Amino acid sequence: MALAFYNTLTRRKEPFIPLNPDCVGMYVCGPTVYDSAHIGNARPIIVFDVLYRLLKRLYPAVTYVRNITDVDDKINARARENGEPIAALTARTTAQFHADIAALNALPPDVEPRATAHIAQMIALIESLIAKGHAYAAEGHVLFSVPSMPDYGQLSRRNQEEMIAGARVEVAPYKRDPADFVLWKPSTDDLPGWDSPWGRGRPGWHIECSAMSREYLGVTFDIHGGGQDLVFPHHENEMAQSICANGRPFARYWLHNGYLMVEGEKMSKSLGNFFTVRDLLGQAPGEAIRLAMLAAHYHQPFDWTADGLRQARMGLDRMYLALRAVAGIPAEDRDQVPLDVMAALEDDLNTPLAISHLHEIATRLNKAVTDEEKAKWKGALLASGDVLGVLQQDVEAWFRWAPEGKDGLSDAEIDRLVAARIEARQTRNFAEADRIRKELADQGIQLEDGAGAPPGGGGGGAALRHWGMGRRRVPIPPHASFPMLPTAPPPPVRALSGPWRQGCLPRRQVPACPCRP
RNA sequence: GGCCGGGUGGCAGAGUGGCUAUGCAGAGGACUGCAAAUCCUUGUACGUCGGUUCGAUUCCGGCCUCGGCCUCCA
Repeated sequence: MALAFYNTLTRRKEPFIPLNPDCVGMYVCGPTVYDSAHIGNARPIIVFDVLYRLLKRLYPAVTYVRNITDVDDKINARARENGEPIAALTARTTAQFHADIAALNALPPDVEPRATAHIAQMIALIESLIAKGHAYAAEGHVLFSVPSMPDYGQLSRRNQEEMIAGARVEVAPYKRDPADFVLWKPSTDDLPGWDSPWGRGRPGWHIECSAMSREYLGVTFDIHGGGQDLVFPHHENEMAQSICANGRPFARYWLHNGYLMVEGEKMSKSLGNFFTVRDLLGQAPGEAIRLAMLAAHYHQPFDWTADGLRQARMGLDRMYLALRAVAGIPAEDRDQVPLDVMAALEDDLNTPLAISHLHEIATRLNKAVTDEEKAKWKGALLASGDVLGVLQQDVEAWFRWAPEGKDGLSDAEIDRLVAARIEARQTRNFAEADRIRKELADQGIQLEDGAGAPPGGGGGGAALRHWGMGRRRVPIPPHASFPMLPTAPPPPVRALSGPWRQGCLPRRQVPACPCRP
């Protein structure tokens, strides 16, 4: 099946034909670094990470650019509240963002440019817009002239009358047209600012993405992604700026993930259903959070629930159990993603369908009798996990996950109890055996009696052996107690899988790629 | 008000003009000292009213309902 996406620009699902099949370019709006990432922020990160993984399998090279917005009035306001220097706030928040999403198995983008490192490019873009009659300076501001672009509004499908009718903000006096938006605004001495032809100031919200996408992907590139809430005004304006400045088309495929709700309600701090990624990482493994997020199609609205997280975790339990049962058998075709999984993902990133195929593969793996079959389905499951970004960890590590501060019994204690239970079973003292099992269960250790020898040797009597340490499952608290473990400290995040680039790379360090200008 | 996207079985969630989604939960069975896990079998679906059609959950229209966005900011 050919790769196809629902393109917001055309409101249709279209076959994906890259500008240059040797290198696909992809830009996704990244975070404004003033606060911890919440689950609403995590959705585009995870969705477009799957897209990135998919594209990397389909094309020889992909350049994935995801910006860091480190100049913004929200940042200024937060720094003032905290009494913290802006640079410290943005650096701290950026580092936490990286750690959080690495725990969700999000791969680092190829380029992660910071807005403050691209002010010169933004100024150049604005000058070009002024020169072409698409922007004007007024009272220290520079504004984009919406009437100068007859096609304005194509992405969000709205016309200017509608926007004026719906405007809920007073129109600034320096605007020639109510729809005009800010490219550059003046900064007072206490605010971040850069010298410009229009005096000391700072960029408007939209211009950074126009400048940075052009810098790293060229004026016309393949895919632009982001949350649906960015379609208007951010992406509409970004597109307008870029098209008017460059005189050429901008992004060719616009992909937007649906909005996110929590337990059926809009997420908000006032409703008490606001969760950061870090909160959730204290309650469930990152992969469970990731799979929960992928359980719905990216384009659909997503309702984040404690039960959904629990089900995702159980689903991964099932897959990891299937893998554990074939731990001693090498996987075959480890890198070959099964066709049905690929077909699902190529069809506009249908992750729920892909996940259903993972379950089917797990079933086949469980049913496999011969080593050949086991090797084949093990490889199929692992390869499928790779493209979705799950099943990435050691099987035993998965089952030993525990929330921070809830380590419970030590391995030595568990071994002692397991040995005592084996002895009780051998003497047919089942009451004692069950008591010990319950004791372990109360500590989150689930013992399973298997017929085979435990991995790594050792073990008990015939037909009375246990496997490994048993499964460590710490139950997620029930629905009603959501938010869960609100005071749990942040968990340690695993080592980053690759070097995160600090800020903007000098151009020469960007991976050589034909799609760059 | 305008634009956009939803409403599928107990739950989550795909998909399709007529043929099993998948997982969890439920029921029965195999296995087990008992469990757990695993495997087998199995039940309950497509908001509403019309239209098109031999036939619609699937296409079209109305309605009801849920939600997002409607700028220079917060």
